[in-house]
Amino acid sequence: MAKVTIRDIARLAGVSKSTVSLVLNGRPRVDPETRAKVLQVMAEHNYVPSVAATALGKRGGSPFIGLIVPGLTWRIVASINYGIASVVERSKYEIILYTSTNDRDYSGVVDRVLGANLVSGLLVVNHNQPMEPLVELYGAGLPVVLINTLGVHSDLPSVESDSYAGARSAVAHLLELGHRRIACVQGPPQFPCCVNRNKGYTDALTHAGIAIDADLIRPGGFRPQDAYRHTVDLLCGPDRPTAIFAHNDPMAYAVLDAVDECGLRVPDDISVVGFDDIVSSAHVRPPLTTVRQPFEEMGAQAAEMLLSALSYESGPPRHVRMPTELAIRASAGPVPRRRRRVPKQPADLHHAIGPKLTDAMYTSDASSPSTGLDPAGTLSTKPSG
Amino acid sequence: MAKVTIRDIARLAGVSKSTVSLVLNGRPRVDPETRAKVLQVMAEHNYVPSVAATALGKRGGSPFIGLIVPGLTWRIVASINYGIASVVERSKYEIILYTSTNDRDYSGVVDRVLGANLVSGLLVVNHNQPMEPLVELYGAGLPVVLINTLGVHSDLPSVESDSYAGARSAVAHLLELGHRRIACVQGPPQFPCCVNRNKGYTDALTHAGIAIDADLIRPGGFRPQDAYRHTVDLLCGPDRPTAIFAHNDPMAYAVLDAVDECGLRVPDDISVVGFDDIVSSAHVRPPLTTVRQPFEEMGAQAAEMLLSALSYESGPPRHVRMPTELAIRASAGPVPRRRRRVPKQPADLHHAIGPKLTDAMYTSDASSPSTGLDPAGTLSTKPSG
DNA sequence: CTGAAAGCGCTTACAG
DNA sequence: CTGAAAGCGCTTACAG
Repeated sequence: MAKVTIRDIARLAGVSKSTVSLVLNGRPRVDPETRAKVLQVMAEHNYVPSVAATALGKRGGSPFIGLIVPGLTWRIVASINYGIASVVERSKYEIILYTSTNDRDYSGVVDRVLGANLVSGLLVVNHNQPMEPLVELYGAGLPVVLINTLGVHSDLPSVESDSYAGARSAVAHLLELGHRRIACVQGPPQFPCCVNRNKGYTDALTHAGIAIDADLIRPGGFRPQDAYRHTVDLLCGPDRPTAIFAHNDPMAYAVLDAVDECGLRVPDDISVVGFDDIVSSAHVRPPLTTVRQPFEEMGAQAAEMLLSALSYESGPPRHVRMPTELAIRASAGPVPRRRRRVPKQPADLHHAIGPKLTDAMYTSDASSPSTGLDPAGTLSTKPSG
Repeated sequence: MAKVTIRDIARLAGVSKSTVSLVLNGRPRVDPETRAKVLQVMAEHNYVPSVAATALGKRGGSPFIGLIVPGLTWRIVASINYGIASVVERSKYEIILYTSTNDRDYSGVVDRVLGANLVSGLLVVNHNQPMEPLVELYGAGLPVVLINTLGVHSDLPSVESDSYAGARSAVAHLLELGHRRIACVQGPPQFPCCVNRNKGYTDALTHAGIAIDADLIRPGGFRPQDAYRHTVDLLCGPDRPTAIFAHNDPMAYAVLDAVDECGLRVPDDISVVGFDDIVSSAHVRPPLTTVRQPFEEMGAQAAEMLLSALSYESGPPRHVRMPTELAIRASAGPVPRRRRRVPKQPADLHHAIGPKLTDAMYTSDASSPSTGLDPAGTLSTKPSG
């Protein structure tokens, strides 16, 4: 396993290191025969250039792309990453994985990226931190692409999905099914994606000639507890809605639970629509009708944007918005002909909600609000022993 | 953003590059005052050493750990990765992410790893490819740790979960609930994890004085279709079981579907237990009782093993088997007092199963058996201690 | 305890 | 078209 270097190849091919370097980099001015010889020797000896040396020699351009993700447990992030990897794999770049779970980690990550000149570009998934450090890096010439940004928007190149159109299609679907009283259980109102989802909701209603009823709009924080509470409240209140649109799938699950807890049935009494289409949404009962975000495609798109920024002179920042798609399943049905009374009023709401909230999905979603993400569980890195 | 180098720091601190390097590496023989001065200058200028140069200078040891994963979409892999990242983050290493989706990608990955001297160590998740390339790398001195290996087993250091104990606890739970006729819907019989799960099943029954009924053991391939088919067959057959243990959760979902399709109820008529505890298992209806594999902890454990192999002289390969835990939910209940007749026999099995199989979760989990496995036999070593 | 020097494996002008 | 030389930013013996 003695490492074979450029010097070895040069010697064995009877040329200089310079020449080997030229063929290595596919430069034009090399005699075809020489090139062939060198390539043959490289193949014979299974030569692969040292990445570190390559990076050092090329004063600048490293062969790495940094990928900052907020913790890999969120399934949405996993999908995005898959899209990214499928594109980067086909390039000469390698992915360096940074995970940040909070502000502190995040600044550490940026420090490392900043100082080490390690990466040529940066992909940032589900960013929900202060934007300044990234803007600074970008301003200093480091290509950056944001994917599915939460929180504040910026001028940095970005890939998002179309929250507005997605929400609008969800509500349009309910309208087609005959619903007129449609509630909206919202995520954090300061998040742009939620602003857009809410606008899609109100525009769809307005377009159908339905007045907006403020009582049907319930702001929250992507927390299933909130969704649960709002749902119980909506169902027990006067003139209850016949359909509920939730701003993400985990919240929609909480809506389903709340409807169940009140003794009503989905979709016979109440229709429910979510947003994201995380994998489990096809498997809850009833299977959830929801707005699919194209996470893999978003990752791939962002990777391609970054690669092209790395190879050509990059133009102005692009903001790509990808289309969503309505996944129609069983949780939304025709508006009920008659309204059943709420069979039971959850006597002890706290009790009813208690055990469910200890569940991994619920708790971690509550502690890490984001659009559509569905953390897999609480972390305990206790290896045992 | 002019990159500040070790030379700059040396000049500004009034010392030589050598000295800066010494404090950089925490070497002892440096005057405390000098050290303080250098550190201060580094802090003032936000100095971070170039990783490439560091790697080159240290003839050998690169600051990278390779992480080979079979595609990030599998939820299990996401959990494992999170555990890995949480440990590696705290070290001086960075993670380079390689994804392989098939044999071809895999050999490409190994080539890159092999040649470039890029990584100091390798973490391999859910390995299900020929083992030779990895054995060769390991033999050549590259530290490798396998996590949750599928397929064939090797002498390489590894972290698994305890399939045998997990299966045994699942069946013991059913026995406690009064069940006597317990079926087992298996994964691929050649996979060590399935061998162990089946052994846990048979040992639990034998220990309870129950004879093994070969008709209740149904081999398959981690494919939900098989689980579905077997379940229908078991339910419609004579002397049907009162409980079914499935070798992984997606198969358990298919069991739930099949029971539902036959008009029986879980857990009133049939109890169901799975294996894995993937996130959605808490959200199917009824919530699935299943054996939880500690994926995050497994990832963390493996990362720690690799780091220690990188810093100390590594001893003989260790094989760590981590304990599972039974997640008790609603899909398993007391054995029914009386046996209802099967209300309906699925008229067209093909039709019934068709649409479900097009679902993403089913197909991807079916084509990618993602479960833990045990070293066949006796390689057991207790987790670090 | 500290500095001068050589070297890691590559790239890049610069000559020829 | 090709080679000799200098340099990338760090580390590591080796002197002192």
